[in-house]
Amino acid sequence: MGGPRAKSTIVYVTPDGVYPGGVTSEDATGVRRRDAAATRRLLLEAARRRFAADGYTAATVRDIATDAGVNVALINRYFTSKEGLFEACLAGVGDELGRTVGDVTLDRIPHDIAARLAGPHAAQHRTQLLLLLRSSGDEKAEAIRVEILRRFAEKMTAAAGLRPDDAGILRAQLALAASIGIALLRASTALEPLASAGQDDLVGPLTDMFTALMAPRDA
Amino acid sequence: MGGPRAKSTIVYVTPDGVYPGGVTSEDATGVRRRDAAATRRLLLEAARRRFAADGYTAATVRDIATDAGVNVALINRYFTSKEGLFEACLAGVGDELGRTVGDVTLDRIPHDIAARLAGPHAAQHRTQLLLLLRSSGDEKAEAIRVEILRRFAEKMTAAAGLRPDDAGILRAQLALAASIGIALLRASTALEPLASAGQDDLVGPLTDMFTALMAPRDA
DNA sequence: GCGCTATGTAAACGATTGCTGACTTGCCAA
DNA sequence: TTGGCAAGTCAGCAATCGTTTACATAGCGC
Repeated sequence: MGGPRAKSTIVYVTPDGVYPGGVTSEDATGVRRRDAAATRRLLLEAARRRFAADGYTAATVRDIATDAGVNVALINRYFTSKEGLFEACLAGVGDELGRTVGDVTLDRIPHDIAARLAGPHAAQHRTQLLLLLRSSGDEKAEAIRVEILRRFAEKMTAAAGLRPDDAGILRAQLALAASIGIALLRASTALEPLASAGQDDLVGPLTDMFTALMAPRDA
Repeated sequence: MGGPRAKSTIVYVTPDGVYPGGVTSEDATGVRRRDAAATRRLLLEAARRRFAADGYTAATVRDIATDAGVNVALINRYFTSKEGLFEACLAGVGDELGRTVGDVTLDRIPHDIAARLAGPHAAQHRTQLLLLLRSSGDEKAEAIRVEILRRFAEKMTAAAGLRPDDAGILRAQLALAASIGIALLRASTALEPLASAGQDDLVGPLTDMFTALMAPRDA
């Protein structure tokens, strides 16, 4: 009690009927109905899912807006265009990846990737990975994506103790490409046993694969 | 002379002007102008390229028809719909893959894949691989694709001498997914050095990767 | 309380999409 | 030579796309 604002059930009454508040941009906590930051967030979340799942072209702004529970026109208001929204999604993923992918060591990479592919938060991580290969044809978006991938591979190169020359970076990029390919095939087809393999099933093969690919070698 | 038909320059004269014949479905040899089989072939080739490069949704029937030098309406005549054309492309790739991917052995797989990714006919092979993960949302197309992938992985399992149980097949499918991922990232981004790595650069890492992933193991 | 501005809504715009029907026209058989 | 039919052309359909515009309204400063 004592809050400055009574948080009783909010209800909108319109000529078309009565429906509960929060359909548009309400936080789960019930605070604030007209909040630009919150709507932006909702749009970004919905867009990320749609772009990752359907691809840039197949994902329509109307679908995204509906998923977010937001009016379509707000996409253009907050992100200028569909491409702007896509770029914002990519930038967001870049930030998260930069923060969450801390300093890893080679022996933890397979387990880490297996967790990203089939772990408890696989859905989010898979969305992140898939976004990285969804192309919009837009130059700016393309540049952002390449930069994210480049940095990601760079980190893996360092983590694996590979020499930071072309050969070493190539190996890290191959590992990254392989991971994304696995994520994509798991997500987009019903290919068994790959599609429903659990984390435990993946760790073994992935360990073999990544250690062979990225274990530092001399000469 | 004495040919049954004078093959002089063919010219169409229409109310809109005069333009040379063969714009539509003429073979390079100059034979036959109105040939349903040839037009089908041209459409399939163009569609395969477009679908692989741009994805199902982004590839428009008008683009495909223009690439093929053929009237748009013929797509619907010969393939019923855009989805029908896509299914026909997938089926074609399935046939080719079934024929060209003969009996391989484990030690030749890395070199073989490296050749497909960066060899002399990389463009065709890459188109084949990319088509396998382009989704149309159509159920029938989805079924065709999964079947192709399933068979492909099955062949790799046998070639590698892996046990045909879930664990073995999973490893083959992982190798397949990794290959496709590499192909996709090479094709869709300017990520260096991966994007322009040659066949020689790829054989080494791929060999490490695939032997570790697919070398038969006991216990 | 009042008015201004940020936020959200509704409706429509032109462009583009896949597709169709009515039509020409080349080509082979009789 | 000439019908008949397959092959190809053309114009336009309805639907959907991304986007814009004009309008309502909530919420905060005064």
